Amino acid sequence: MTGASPARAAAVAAVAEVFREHGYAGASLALIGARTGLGKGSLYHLFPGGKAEMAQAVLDDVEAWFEASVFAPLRDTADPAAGLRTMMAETRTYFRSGNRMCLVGILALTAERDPFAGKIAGYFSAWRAALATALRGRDGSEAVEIVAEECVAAIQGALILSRALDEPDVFERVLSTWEQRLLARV
Amino acid sequence: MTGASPARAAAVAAVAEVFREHGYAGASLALIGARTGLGKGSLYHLFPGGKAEMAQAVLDDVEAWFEASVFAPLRDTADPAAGLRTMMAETRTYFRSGNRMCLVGILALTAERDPFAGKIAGYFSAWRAALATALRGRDGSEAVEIVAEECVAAIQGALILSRALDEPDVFERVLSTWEQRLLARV
DNA sequence: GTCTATACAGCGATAGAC
DNA sequence: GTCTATCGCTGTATAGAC
Repeated sequence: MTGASPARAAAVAAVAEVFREHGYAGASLALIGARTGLGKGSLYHLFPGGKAEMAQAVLDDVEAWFEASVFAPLRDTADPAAGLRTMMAETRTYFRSGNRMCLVGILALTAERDPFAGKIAGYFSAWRAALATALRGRDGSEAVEIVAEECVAAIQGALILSRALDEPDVFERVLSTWEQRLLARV
Repeated sequence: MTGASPARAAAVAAVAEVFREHGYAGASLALIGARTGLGKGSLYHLFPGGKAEMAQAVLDDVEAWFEASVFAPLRDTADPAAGLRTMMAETRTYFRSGNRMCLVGILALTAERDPFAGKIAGYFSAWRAALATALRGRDGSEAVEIVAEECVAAIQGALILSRALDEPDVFERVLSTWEQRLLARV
């Protein structure tokens, strides 16, 4: 069921980077064409629905990352600490230590995001839920949901602040702080 | 030195809302014209430099909010707890309980942000520094800088997550949590 | 499947009447 | 100071050759 052609898969990865750096509105087909190395004809062949379909495709594409780097590790209830450490390490790598924006967060800020809103909310909601489940191990309190959503928010905010200040270290510090905070709870 | 005409001040406020909702790239002159109620001629009369000058103007405009709602309260070293409470309350109001995005954060994500990067970094840096100073009162540890930047990041991330999930309560919860966390330190 | 050529709507910006 | 009209360009999207 991987279905998609290699050409499309490569294009999706390139398109995602353009969205990350320029946002949805700022990602022109000219920029996308330059980044993918494809002409408009090829782009519309791969994505008949145009830019909106590209956004759907990049959102579908991050599912694989979430599953491998977030959901699967956190599902290991036998060793929640290891799962949390893996999630944090993968997150640090994925966002290039704060030099790469979050695609889902970027698309959440798009004014014409209605067609994507469901997927966007779905990812963040699932992230929060998976984190809460991992934390619920020994900590029976209700507060785990709130801690989990605070952690997800902290990661998003750290990316914004790192970029705004041009200080990738901000991202590193926030991630380290949260790793300790989460590990202290399991 | 308030200098600017009332017409320009009103336009700046309206332009800021368009940037908040559509981002810099997505804020077309048509949208800006509709929101301000001004034609292109008037807009270019008020902002000869076009959209870039509008962005500079809206960034200059938030200075007043920062001074009144963040810097001034936090400068009151006699009662840091009151200052923190005021800052949090003003922040809650300003972001309409999570329904209004952060203009500075939005502009930080713009690809063509180089002309604004200094002001953007300046606001976040000053916010972090002011918060750290307020926390340094009784807590002599070095960690206050890290706590302060984590708080600013948390606010930014809470706005993103609230919008992505369409759950303004996320913003309220994160703000409440941080208010308690900061007050416990002074 | 990828390209070039093109349609045409919308973009930011300017000119000039009032 | 605000408007309408218009410029030149770029935007997304399509058509059709190869």
